[in-house]
Amino acid sequence: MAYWLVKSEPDECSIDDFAREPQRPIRWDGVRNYQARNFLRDMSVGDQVLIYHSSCAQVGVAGIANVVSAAYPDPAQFDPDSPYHDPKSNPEEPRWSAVDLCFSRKFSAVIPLKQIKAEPALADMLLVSRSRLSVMPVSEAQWQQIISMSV
DNA sequence: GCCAACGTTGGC
DNA sequence: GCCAACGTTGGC
Repeated sequence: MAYWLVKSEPDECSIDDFAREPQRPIRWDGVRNYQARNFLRDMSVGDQVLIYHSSCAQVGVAGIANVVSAAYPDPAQFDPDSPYHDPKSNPEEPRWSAVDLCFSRKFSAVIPLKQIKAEPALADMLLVSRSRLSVMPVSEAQWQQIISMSV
């Protein structure tokens, strides 16, 4: 079992969207960065995923989801009406992947990015050290640290 | 809205 | 293959 973090603008998809229908899988699609895509492809059913809210009033980690479907071709890349349409992607060899996530837990307060940055044990977390990466692995030690900061 | 970081594109 | 131009992400 592995640990991950994914970023989302809560206007697009927030922890509340997961919590509203906890049994319903949500497709994590629209990832259009190769490094992030490769991490998506490394996800396995049962892996745990921190849901991070970006570009909003309360930037930080909002809760946990788990992987219920491993990577499969992201349908949006072939949909001309989708903002994620990629005319250069070939159905024989799809360029982009998606996974399905289900709700696990909502923290009663978002763990602020500021607090994460202030924690020395998290200094080498990719969230802090690598900007603009929207899907990333989290080490077990980092995971435990984050969980210990949640309420 | 500003701007730093940084991935992608395309000319050469 | 290099690199400048450009576009996007995302914190503030």
